[in-house]
Amino acid sequence: MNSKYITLYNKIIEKIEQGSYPPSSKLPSENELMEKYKFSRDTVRKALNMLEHNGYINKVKGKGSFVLDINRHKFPVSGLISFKEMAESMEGESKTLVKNLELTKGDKFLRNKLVLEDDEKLWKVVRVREIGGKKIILDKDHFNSTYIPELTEEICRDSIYDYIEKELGLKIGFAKKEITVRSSSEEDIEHLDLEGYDMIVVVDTMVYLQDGTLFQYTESRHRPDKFKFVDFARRAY
Amino acid sequence: MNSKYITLYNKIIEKIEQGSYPPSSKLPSENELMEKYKFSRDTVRKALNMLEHNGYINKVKGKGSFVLDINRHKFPVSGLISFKEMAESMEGESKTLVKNLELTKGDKFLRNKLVLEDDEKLWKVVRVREIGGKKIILDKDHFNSTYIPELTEEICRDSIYDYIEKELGLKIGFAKKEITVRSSSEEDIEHLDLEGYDMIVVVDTMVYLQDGTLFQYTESRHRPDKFKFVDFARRAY
DNA sequence: AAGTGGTCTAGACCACGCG
DNA sequence: GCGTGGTCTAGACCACTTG
Repeated sequence: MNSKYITLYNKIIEKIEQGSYPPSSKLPSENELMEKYKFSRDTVRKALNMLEHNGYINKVKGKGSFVLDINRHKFPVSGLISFKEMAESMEGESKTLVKNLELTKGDKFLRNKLVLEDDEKLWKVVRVREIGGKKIILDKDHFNSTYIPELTEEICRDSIYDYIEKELGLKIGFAKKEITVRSSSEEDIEHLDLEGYDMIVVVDTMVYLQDGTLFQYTESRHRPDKFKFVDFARRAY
Repeated sequence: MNSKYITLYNKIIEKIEQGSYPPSSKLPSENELMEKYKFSRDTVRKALNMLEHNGYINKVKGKGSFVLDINRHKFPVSGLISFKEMAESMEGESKTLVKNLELTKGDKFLRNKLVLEDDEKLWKVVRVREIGGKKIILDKDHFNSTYIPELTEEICRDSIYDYIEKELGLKIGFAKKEITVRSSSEEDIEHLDLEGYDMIVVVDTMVYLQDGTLFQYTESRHRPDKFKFVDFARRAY
């Protein structure tokens, strides 16, 4: 189903994770990979460039491509981190509690954020994320209902993203995140096990579909001691 | 000096910022750009792909490339943000105070972080960043002295990066950042105007040269109310 | 000199959106 | 059907590292 270069990209990641290409080791050269897989050089280069931008390898002119070992972050690099992915990398059982689910007009702020027309509504979902018996994340999601006509408590308890991508067939394009720190609100105190912390890490996320339309705005509120964000970046030209 | 596609990339950014290509408008098609600049399609596509990955445009198959307007973040997208760049986007005068500058062996933790050989030393720089008369950031930089033989207080007050790149000719390759939130330390309280805040946002950064060698480890401590991190990410394949 | 990755080209075919 | 971007190919030349 996928293109050749994505197949090769995934194949090399697999080899890196299995240890066939250990950290600091040199990958086969572009010529060797062309030979091995019978791909053109451009196809091989596309795969290697993706690996480089995603922090798996480092390419050095005249020398070769080398496996990086900083990829210990289980998180996708600068990616869209879902609660499920995050829970897997942390200790203890995880659970999602749906506190609120409604189709509403929303207030001015939200309607403005989601760029809604007068006749459009939005889904408002409030969920508490629990890991190891502690309620540590409060997620307030808002979806443009034009793209998501139906939403149930069960879907919200499971994974909204699975539903959106697999059931509805919507394709995520890109996302913009803003991370700030604020004083905890009444709502935070009510829903979370703050254990004395009076500040909260707020991650505002705007998610866009592949055609560039905004369809989700989420405010994710994290207990500060359980928050961690990892970012890998290559130098902009 | 630069390659064709980087020239084109910069030219288009300029047009976007000038307003010649306003938000939501369609860029000339790949064919038109080929025609206009007499470049091959591949060269044009390289420039457009960079624009896409850096959050300037969105490409839609069958339709065209469209200018995004979420580029209001003055920060380079997921880039290496220097204090200078940050200060420019904030209100008030900015100043850098050098609190400490020494060539030292360092402790186990630091030597381990920087992967130092027994005979290598490191530069330790402690600086306080002041914006609008308030001391809000405490930067603790550590450089492998093999790559940076000399460092003066003046350089530290100005921009260490300018010195590293322009004077020494070292080329930055990539960086990994980790953002966490912790209780403020004695050192934070001593150096910063915390105004009652008892927590601090810690940004740990590892900076690597283009050949993959680690040469800098920095712990940057921010007053929580003055901290903001913006991240733009396209969906990983 | 040989091998490596970086840039550039010209051409082909495909999948998608739209009228 | 036409124009759009996405994939793939083959070949050329360059810049850099290493022996």
